[in-house]
Amino acid sequence: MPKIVDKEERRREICLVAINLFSQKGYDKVSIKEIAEASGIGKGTIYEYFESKKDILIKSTKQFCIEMMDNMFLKNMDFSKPIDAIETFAKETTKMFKVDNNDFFLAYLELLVVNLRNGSVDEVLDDLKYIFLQFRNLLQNAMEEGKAKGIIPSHIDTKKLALALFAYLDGLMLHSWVYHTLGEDDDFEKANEVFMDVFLNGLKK
Amino acid sequence: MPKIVDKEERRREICLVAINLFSQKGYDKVSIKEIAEASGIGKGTIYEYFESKKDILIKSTKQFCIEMMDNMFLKNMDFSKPIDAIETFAKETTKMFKVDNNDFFLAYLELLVVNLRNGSVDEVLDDLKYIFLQFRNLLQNAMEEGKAKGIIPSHIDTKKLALALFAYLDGLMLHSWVYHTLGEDDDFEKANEVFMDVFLNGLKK
Amino acid sequence: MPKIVDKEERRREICLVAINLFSQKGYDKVSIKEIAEASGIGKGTIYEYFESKKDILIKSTKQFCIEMMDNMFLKNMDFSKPIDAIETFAKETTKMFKVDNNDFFLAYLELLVVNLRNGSVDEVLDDLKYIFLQFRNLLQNAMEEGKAKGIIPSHIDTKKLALALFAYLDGLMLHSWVYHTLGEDDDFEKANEVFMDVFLNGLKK
Amino acid sequence: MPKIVDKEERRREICLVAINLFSQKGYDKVSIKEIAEASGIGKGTIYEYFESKKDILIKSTKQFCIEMMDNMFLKNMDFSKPIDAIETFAKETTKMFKVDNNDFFLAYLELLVVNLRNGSVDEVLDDLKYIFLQFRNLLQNAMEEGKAKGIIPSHIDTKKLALALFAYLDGLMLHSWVYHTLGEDDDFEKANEVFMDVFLNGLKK
DNA sequence: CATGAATGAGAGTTCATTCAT
DNA sequence: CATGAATGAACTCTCATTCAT
Repeated sequence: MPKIVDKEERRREICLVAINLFSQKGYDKVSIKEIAEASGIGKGTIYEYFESKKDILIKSTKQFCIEMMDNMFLKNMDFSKPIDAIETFAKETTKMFKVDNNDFFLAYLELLVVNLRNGSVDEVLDDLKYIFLQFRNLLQNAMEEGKAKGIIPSHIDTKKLALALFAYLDGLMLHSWVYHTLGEDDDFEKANEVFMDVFLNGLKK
Repeated sequence: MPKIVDKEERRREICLVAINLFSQKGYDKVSIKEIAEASGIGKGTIYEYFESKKDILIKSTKQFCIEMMDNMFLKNMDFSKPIDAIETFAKETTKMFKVDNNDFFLAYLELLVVNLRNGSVDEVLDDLKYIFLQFRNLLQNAMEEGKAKGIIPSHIDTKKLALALFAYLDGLMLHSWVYHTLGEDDDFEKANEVFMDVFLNGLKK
Repeated sequence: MPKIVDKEERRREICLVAINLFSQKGYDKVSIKEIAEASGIGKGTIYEYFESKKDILIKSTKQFCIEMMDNMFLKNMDFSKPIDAIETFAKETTKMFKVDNNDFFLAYLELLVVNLRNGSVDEVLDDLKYIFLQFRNLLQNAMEEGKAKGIIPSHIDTKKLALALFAYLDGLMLHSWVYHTLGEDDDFEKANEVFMDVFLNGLKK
Repeated sequence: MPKIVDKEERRREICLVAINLFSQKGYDKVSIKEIAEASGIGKGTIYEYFESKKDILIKSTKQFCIEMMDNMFLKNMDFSKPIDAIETFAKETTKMFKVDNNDFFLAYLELLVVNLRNGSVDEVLDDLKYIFLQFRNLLQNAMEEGKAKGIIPSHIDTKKLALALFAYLDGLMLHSWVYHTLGEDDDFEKANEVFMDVFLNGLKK
């Protein structure tokens, strides 16, 4: 069934176009016509691939989640050195969101907000949950490894700490975009380094 | 003599209603009719107070900025104990965003994103800049005070650190809302305590 | 009853303002608010003087008709020299519509068209009829006088000729405005002279 | 493949409907909904053919100008007999505006006035200019031919005379409509004959 | 009397969706 | 399959009119 593969691939392409437009203009300000034109297909043809505009959002979000997990640097992380792992994680995350990559964060933020605000379908919500848990677990595991190695004090609540650390990274990306858009660009990679120095210093007893 | 109305006060009330609706449904999904009805006035009457829907956004954002700065707990902070000040600041911020106060963060996020994405009027952008600078300066000043008191090492780049710390707080609020909406409520106040313990521990000496 | 006189006078003033606005922008494009502001009174006060927007049109048209007949040079015409009378009439008419007086013609045209198109009240229609008859009669009388004096051939149908001559004058004013507005100004006074020379030449004997 | 439609032809049809409505009620009193219904299509469909209401006016005016020039009897005029040509021209023009054809003149007047008053796009203004020049030239050429043939005195300013003669014809049409609408119908064809007799008599030395 | 705050009908316009081709 | 012509619901905004003050 080669046709189906093609269809699936086409849908993926349209999703990428849609995500890009959503992130730039906001979901509501993007019209079907616009997505169709940017995808190089006819307006009516969109409905061969998606049931509705909301369906584009759903499938795009799903797509985004999949690719986010796939492309993440996470899989290559070395947990034998937990502190380094955490530092690397933070560094890589902030690197992702330098000027040119604001698009990625905006897409992440828009898809997150639009899906959560209007109450999306369960499948999408589960994907989002999964991402949040995955990231937190990753950080938590690194911290637990640190505990096991005696680098990190055992009294620390690693779940809560991982929760906060992940939040910090998203906050950093949000502010990076805000400052950039306000024309007050600042060096967020450096800010992250300074912050992580203090944080990791505080973590190591 | 016509009916006497405090136009400015009325405008303020409508702004509060609008901000609330914007935060719940997103600016684009809120209709003028909706704002009018929620304000208990007629559709046409809105245009006695605002020039256009965009003008509602602008005036609402301005209102929000003013009230945010006014109502902030900041003014009562005691900088003679810088470390405590920072801790208090973080604690108060997270307290603001417990379940019931998610509205506030959502409003903040929506107004921020909508104004920045579409490129709002300069006056609004200046207000937003001011808020970001104000918060960062506050944290930076506390840190500098810590340096002066010999509590915080002098080599630390306080501007960058303050930048990151403020971002952390926004990230925490964002995640608090996300978790809550995903039905995965977690104790973000506690998470903040754990995180701040580590952070402040790393900051000292 | 001095109050009533005042009210009547005020109404007249508002009518003049309204006529001016109607002629510049067209009846439908002029709002009550605009008329009120240009008259230096409140929007609601307009309704102390007029029942409705249509009533402003009706009263304004009436006013216009009255003043048109009053101010007309007609009363001073000397019919003892019929040919001269006709020439003077045409000359005076065209003089009225040089650039600065286009306003007058536009008012005349707008009031005429709007009242006729929508079917105004009988009183107004009668006023308009009266004007058309009055002008035609004037010209017809001059021609009859010419016949009596043996200057104009007796076989000429003066009623039809007067009808056409009056129409010619309105056509000239219309075209004067059109050319002016198209930026193709031409000397319509001169054109009238040339035309009347031919016409009066044809009329004689 | 989608439904095949001759967009240009359809646009033309809608223009004809629009022109008709504009002439009857005035541009401002005609709603898009009305045009759509009279065209037998949905309100939204109008916007598949026109960008805006103003665009309908522009395209309708253009259409009107084109068809006016195309359908004009002018092309069949015989200039070898200039006096006859002028007489024929006037006769044909007045014939066009008998009761049933008032629509045509009203359309001409409304499109003229609305475009000129609000300052239309250059293209439309150029079309209108062209019509005025074309008609005047035609009459002027006939007169010049008359001069060359020795029928018309050489001292006559044919440009000015043609200007006035064309204006006369429009004036006649305007008055024909006014009288008709006022319920004072008169025989304007006859009036034109009488007038042209005098005029042409005056012209021939 | 004079006013302008309040209003909703209705305007022009957009757009997700349907469907004949 | 792919398309874009067709559509009406719903949007933002205007304005003649009313009426409490």
